[in-house]
Amino acid sequence: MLDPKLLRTDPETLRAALRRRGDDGLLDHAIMLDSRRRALQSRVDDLRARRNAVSESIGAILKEAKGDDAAVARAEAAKAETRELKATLDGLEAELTASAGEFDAAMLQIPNLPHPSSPLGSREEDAEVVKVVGEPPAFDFETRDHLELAGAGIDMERGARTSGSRFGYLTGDIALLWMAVSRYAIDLLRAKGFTPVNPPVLVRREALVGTGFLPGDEDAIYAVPGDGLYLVGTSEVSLAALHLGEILAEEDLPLRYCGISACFRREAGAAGRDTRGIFRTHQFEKVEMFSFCHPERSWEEHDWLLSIEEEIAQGLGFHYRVVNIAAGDLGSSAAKKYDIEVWLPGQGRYRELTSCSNTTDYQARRLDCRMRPVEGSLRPVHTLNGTAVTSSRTVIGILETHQQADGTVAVPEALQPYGLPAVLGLS
RNA sequence: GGAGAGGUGGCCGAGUGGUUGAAGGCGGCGGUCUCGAAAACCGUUAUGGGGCGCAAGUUCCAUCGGGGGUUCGAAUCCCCCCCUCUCCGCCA
Repeated sequence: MLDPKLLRTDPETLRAALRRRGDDGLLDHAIMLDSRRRALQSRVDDLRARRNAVSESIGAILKEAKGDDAAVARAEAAKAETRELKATLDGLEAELTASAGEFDAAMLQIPNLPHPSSPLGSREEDAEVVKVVGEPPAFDFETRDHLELAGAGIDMERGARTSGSRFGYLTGDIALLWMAVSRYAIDLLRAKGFTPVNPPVLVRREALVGTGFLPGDEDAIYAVPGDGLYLVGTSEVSLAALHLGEILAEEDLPLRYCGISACFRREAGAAGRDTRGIFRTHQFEKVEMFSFCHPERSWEEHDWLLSIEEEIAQGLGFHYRVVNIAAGDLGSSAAKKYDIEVWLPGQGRYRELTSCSNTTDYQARRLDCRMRPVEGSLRPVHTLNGTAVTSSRTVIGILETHQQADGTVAVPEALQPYGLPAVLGLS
């Protein structure tokens, strides 16, 4: 959520920033609702002040003049006045509640302001290539894609039989490969001070509203209506909600967590896209970085999280590039987002491997997560998130990058300490 | 699933209808004392919103898990919901 005060103090800056996203539609509406809300608030407050004053006088009258008929009569007259005030107030308060509700609803739909360095545009191709690292691996044989390489290790047919399309079984060496990858990432993050967390994956609506996924992405999210819960698409949601409604001490920041969890995505708008293998599935596992950060240090933190993602990509021997996502292609909560796109020999192109966002104070406001500074008053923290590794795309990257002529896969050295042979003889 | 107890400020904890936004303690901040520190003592210390003000500030409103209700007036009484704890039952 944006700082509501900015609607009054600096609407033109807001408008300019939102236009870079191509999404300033709700701004004027919100500004109008805000002034309506405030006008009502004033009237209601004045009436309440009057009611409170009269009401207090009743107490004083009754206390001092027990049995005095004149005093009792004055008290009764005062009661009659407050009853009248109450009738007026009831109507106005209902209007105020409705008006405030409309305002909140509008504010919840306005996305975060993009950072000036987010490129213009609204499509994936509008992203700016920040850097390219390494060279595409060269093969002197016909390359295979991850599904061919994995053989029985990735079983989409049986996955579909059990759960439908876009579900798969990871078995044998592929299951172990994921465990090795995740443990590699967790150890690396732990050494950098992240606290490992195994979070809830079924969450209340508030957690999704707080992270900016709702309202808006209901099509993308699995709901369990009977219990009023939702399955998270990323542990970002549960990790962000970890400090929902809390006040953090300045000296405790940044608080860094790595979430280890399953992720669930309905992939509603993606029918027919990336249907082969485990590139785009309804369920996968992910190790996610999340940081509650001092508001003045979030841009360094963003760069640092990206550098960790790169360290992991390099540790796994990937050829990749880093792109800066266009303003109009950011999710609603990100001010700036870097993706790492890994070169997949099986597809012959760069594909999104990880994502790293600075949501500035946008989520923190919605989550009501604030910092108590050593000096000054409370202010929202900044939150950031980034992918470490996933059981889908990181695993695909390893299989396709390190494939060999005979269809086996050379395990990157970094993973070998985690219970894997040097070569996976899969298919 | 059944029965009971409870949710109060950064934290602990008092408070069953009328200056209670809320005693007391801890913690924090400022000060006295000290070469300095500790201790002791004194003072201070909630959040959100509206109005006025360039600002410091000032004033009003709201907030005692959340939402309704009773009342002139609710932390306090009633109803619903959420959560925590204890016991019983069931079960991975």
